Amino acid sequence: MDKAYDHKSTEDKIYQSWEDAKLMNANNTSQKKQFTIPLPPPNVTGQLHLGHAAMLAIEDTMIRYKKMTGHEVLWVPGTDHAAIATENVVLKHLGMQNREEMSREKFLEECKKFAQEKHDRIVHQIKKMGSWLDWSREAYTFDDERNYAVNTIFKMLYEDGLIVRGHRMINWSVGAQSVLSDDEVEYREVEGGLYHYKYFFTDSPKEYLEVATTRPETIFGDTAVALHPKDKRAKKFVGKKVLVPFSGREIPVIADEHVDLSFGTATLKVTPAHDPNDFEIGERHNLPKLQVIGFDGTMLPITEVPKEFHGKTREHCRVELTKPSQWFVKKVPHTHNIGFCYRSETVVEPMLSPQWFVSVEKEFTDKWTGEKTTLKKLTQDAVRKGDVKIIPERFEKTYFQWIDNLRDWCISRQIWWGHRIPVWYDEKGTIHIPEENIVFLARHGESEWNAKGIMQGSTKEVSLTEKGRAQALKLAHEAKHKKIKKIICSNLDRARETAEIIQKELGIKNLEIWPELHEIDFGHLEGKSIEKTFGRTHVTLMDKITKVKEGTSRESFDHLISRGKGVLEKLAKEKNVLVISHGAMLGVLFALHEEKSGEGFDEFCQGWSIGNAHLRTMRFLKFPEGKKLHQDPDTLDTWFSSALWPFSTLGWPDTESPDYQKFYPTDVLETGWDILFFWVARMIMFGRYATGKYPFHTVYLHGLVCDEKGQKMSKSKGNGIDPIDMIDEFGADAVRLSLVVGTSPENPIPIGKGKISGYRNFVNKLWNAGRFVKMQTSTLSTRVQKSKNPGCKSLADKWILSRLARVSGEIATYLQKYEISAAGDKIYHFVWDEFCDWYIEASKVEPNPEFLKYVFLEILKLVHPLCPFVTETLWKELGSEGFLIEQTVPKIDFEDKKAEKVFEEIQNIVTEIRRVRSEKKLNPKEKLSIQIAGKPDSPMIALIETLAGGKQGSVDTKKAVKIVVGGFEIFIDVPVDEGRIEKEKTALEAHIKGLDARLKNKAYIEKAPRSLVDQTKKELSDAKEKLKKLS
RNA sequence: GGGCGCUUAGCUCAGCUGGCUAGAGCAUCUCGUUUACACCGAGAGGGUCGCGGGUUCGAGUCCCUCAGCGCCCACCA
Repeated sequence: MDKAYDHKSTEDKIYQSWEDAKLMNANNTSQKKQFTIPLPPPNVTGQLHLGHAAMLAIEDTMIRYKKMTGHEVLWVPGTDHAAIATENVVLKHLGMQNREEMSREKFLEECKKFAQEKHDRIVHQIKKMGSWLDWSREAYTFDDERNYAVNTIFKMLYEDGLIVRGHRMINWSVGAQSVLSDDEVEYREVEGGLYHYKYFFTDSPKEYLEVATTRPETIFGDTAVALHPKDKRAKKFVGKKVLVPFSGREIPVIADEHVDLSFGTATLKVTPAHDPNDFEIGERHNLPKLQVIGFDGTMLPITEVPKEFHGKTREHCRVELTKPSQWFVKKVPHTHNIGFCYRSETVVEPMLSPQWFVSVEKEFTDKWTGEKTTLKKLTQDAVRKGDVKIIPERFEKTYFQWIDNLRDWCISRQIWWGHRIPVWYDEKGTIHIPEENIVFLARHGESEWNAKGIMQGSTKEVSLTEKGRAQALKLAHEAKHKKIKKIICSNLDRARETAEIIQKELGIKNLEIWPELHEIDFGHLEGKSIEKTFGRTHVTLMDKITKVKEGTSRESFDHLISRGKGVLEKLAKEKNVLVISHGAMLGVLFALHEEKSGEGFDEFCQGWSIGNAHLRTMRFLKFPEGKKLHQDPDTLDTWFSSALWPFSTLGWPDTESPDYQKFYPTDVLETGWDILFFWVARMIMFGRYATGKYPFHTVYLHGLVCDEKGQKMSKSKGNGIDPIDMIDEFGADAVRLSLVVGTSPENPIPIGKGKISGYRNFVNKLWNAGRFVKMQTSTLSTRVQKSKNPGCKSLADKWILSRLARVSGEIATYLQKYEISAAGDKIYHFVWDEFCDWYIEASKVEPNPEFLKYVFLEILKLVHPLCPFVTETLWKELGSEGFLIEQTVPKIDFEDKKAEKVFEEIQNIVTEIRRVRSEKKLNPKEKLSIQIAGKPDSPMIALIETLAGGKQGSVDTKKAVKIVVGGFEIFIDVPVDEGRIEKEKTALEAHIKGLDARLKNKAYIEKAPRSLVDQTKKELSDAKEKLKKLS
């Protein structure tokens, strides 16, 4: 063992060994009580930051602890496609101004590629943190299964009338070129201006109303000017008409309560198409809604907008409109809040547009209770009725405040990267939401002929190679959590064998053989080498078909197409099936399914090379017969799919799936409070709506990670820290501890190098304690394999065991309450201050190696959830079998109060002697002569002698320093220092005075609890006793 | 404008339902190359718990006022 712990040489290997042991995979048939955490899926836009690191450290600690207390734990990993964020980054990445520069298909390909790269990196980083995640269940908010869940809930909501399409005032992000929900708009204070304009009356051209606005460019969209009904001018002017500046259009003067008499000129221009409040006014007064700003942020080329502004930006417009003119009066400086897009950082423009909304206040019949309710109410009830508890509690108030103000949720987005709205329109514009089915497909594993590059076509008897069988197993692994109930394969041996391997691996009963799934009949080419026939190894389907035509063909292209169509028709009726077919045939099926033809057909048929052993999915939608339909071009808000995360990852909408049955509802949802509304509240809303159950019972919100000074981390301040750098420098255990210990969900999490290195030191301390234990036990004839208590011998043994028992109990209590920081703090001090500083030292006096090892192994179990790597390493170093996480957290039934008390006295005596030594600046090597009065037993003396560096002997008590601890008086053979005694006496006297005063207070004796009074009395007599002895 | 927090040692923070001669880590100072560990050991100094009031036998802990700081929500053109 090295003198210092080297995390670099251990961490990656250990994580690999956990993965290899497949221990992280949860068992959905287990009888154990389950404990589930859905991992908040990191966005595939970036890399791991400290917020993620905190989340991972906290959740991993919870998961490991639960695992070690006998739960069947499941921590579901995944990533988020982060619609707008990703689309933005990809646009920038490609150097594009807007997405229309590329075809939708091509652009989505780019996004996919980008997302895949980022995904791989972030998964790697998550593993670096030591996260005990079940990677076999890894999900993605934008994969087929999640898409199926999204479409399913969309249909449910639509049919309940809770998803509606409406022409309403929305937030338009010019930067993202999309609508945003109210929550995605960030308001920032901006120093702008209040611009005053003259609106001349039509009937008296010299008279005008002075109107103030912060957005002059919306003037062209004005359809009224409003005064307050109580405004003195109202009587005179309401009903008259004024002219819109610059354009000369006539608009009415109206009276509306909304006008604030104390603001600006108390005269409001009303632009119903570009302001939410004006929209309301417009509704009340039946005003036209005139859109003048386009979705690209430029002025529309319409008659109401003067020609010179057509196609000009808002900014340009504003400059022009504030130049001197007969209408412009002045600009008054004015700070106000402007909405910004939370992703593209551009100004949000209120606009009128037809969009999809989730109605939160509309009544519907809850299918789980049969009662009338609203989504808003269900979301409120979660916390109000206590089904969902939020830690820290104060966020419950924030939660209610948000819900109280909640308005309909705009869910459609005009971006491309996201779940397409599952709505189709026919020629008449009627809405159709089809039923859908997903079928899984895969190619057979490598066959003997594949290995040799021989064309097999419909040749039946060709078996799989070793590699082919391995591929089949890989497919089975992928298919494990896909709820497959039946496998369908072709009648050719290689497909059948593949199917059988998967069938056996997954224990699926049903296997069907569909001969029509067979590979294309290549006639005379079968059995021939591809390379020799074509002169190259890469050939396309059409290459082969063309070649076949030259000789005798037993299957025509037309026949192939009609066979393919037949298969698709049959497949459309299947559910939960896995199809094993052949490369060319699958290509044809996919091409037909996607309605590809001509050149695109052949291109589309690629991608089924034998090395590519992956499941693919095919979706079947059921439309009404004979309708020509087109799908809504919009996509869904990214949070729509996130809202399903706790159950879409567990098999929903298949509520019969074993994962859903075993692990839903989940237990804890842990995340940063900044996404309480975006995400947590919506999961609660949709979870309760879709499953009848709230998706988790506890919400644990951690604070924002900031630097050691409590400052927000930001690029501009340059105080940002990359967790991966920190892991490299200090190790994952140290990073984890610094994010978990000394923090609370109430407050921001401060972190910095200083703190991390502090915990690195702790990890090293633990390592060295382990080194000591190993040295002590390596010579033992019988190696202590199991962590079994071999019995206490010495006083110190009893003391540490009693302490360990107590401390493990306390830690259990903390962890059950999710007070991880307190648990970490406790274990830190127990390990360092008690085990290392005292027990190890004491054990050098009276060694009991087996027992030392036992205690240490128990400590490792206790520390493991917080510090998985170093503890696992030590566990192995000490020759233990298996993995620490398979052990149970210590539950020790032992208490020896007497030993604790005596040992504490020894600690006090030793400390006192050391203090004297330090005060006298004595060399630590020098043995002091001490004399202890008060009947110490010999083990006690031995401990004191060793720990304090003294020797029991006869001392001239008159000249020696005297210290009093408990019932003992200790004389140390060094010159007396009167000042020291005096100081101590003064402090003691003050204490006595305080206690005395308290006890003399009648009210105290009467009102304070009896036990407290007794305690005070004892304290007083002890103090008096000590004072007496000191004198 | 509405709401929620925070203010305890030089720094970052613990102190739960009131019982504290007020704790920790880091930093500071002194001593130390004792065979687990200098990523260490031993010891020390340092706070009238933001201000003012109240409740109480007793307040860092509960209530009120004020001040400073932070955050969330709303959004008056």
